[in-house]
Amino acid sequence: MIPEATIVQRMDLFRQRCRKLGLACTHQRQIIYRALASSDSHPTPEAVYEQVKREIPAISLGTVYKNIRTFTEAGLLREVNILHDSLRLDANLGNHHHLVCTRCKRVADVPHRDVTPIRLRRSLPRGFQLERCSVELLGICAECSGAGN
Amino acid sequence: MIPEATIVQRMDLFRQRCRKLGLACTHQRQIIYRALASSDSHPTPEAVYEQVKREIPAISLGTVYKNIRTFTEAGLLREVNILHDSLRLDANLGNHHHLVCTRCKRVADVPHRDVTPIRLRRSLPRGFQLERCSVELLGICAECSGAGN
DNA sequence: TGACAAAGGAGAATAATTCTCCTTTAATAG
DNA sequence: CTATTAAAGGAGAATTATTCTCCTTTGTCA
Repeated sequence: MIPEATIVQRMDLFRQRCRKLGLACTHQRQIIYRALASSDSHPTPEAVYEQVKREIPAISLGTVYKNIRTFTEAGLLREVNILHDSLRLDANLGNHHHLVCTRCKRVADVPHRDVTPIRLRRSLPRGFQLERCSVELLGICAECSGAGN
Repeated sequence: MIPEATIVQRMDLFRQRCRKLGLACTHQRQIIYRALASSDSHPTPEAVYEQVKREIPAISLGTVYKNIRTFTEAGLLREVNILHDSLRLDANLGNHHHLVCTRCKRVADVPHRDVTPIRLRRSLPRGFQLERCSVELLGICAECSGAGN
């Protein structure tokens, strides 16, 4: 559950940013963003669509996708899984981490020993069986930033 | 580049595991697995297919997908992006980590302060601009393990 | 309030992945 | 070493997730 105050705060930020970016603050956009801002379940676009339909039954799935993309590009939203476009495989079964370029989606291995050990300061939810923990170092690779792009 | 010795070692493990699991060690499977075991670029199924086609031009893309899945289920392979099936969104722009159930794909937030700070013991490749680093705590959630499943 | 660019809706198009169904092959018992 | 058979492979259809196109509607700002 997200506290009401946080939602209000996020909606305010949303409207401000829309203003700054010259994005029209349409009814649809506000409802879509509120669906996202009031969820902590990291919903899929489809789930957002279902939620939004309760308020705007005529909403189009395409509109939801289009705005999710717009919001993400504007930095109003984050993708939990940057590499979701297509499956990426790893035959290295040892413990290691990943360096990920958010632009070109290249992934490089980072040996386990190159990162300080991860420890938890609070126990995990009851019953969760932790198997491994992997660090994603996200940024822009030399090629991508070098390209002036 | 993966050292030849590592590739050989991985191929041995592969054949042993196939034996144990009752998986036929077909020509196609060996070539597919070798393509994976000799790459450190975390290829997509499509890329594996292209690679394998050099040796087996008649290979079918379906076969590549089928085996990638088989290998993954057998623990011979890992998915870099467990959540690749579909986009997952996050309107929480603050620094935080994720607890991910590898079975049901549920994602929960873990506050930044609940994990010891991540520090690098070796510098990143030249020119890589680190933006943030996020920890994925992977395991099985209470519901999924409770289900006896 | 009107003009216009930006946004929305419907559905087609594309991309990634899985499925179906028939043929071929690896494993193994004799 | 061969015959049997279940498992695996191939081709292409089907499904799912996502994007695009094209026309209509609506915020925004003068």
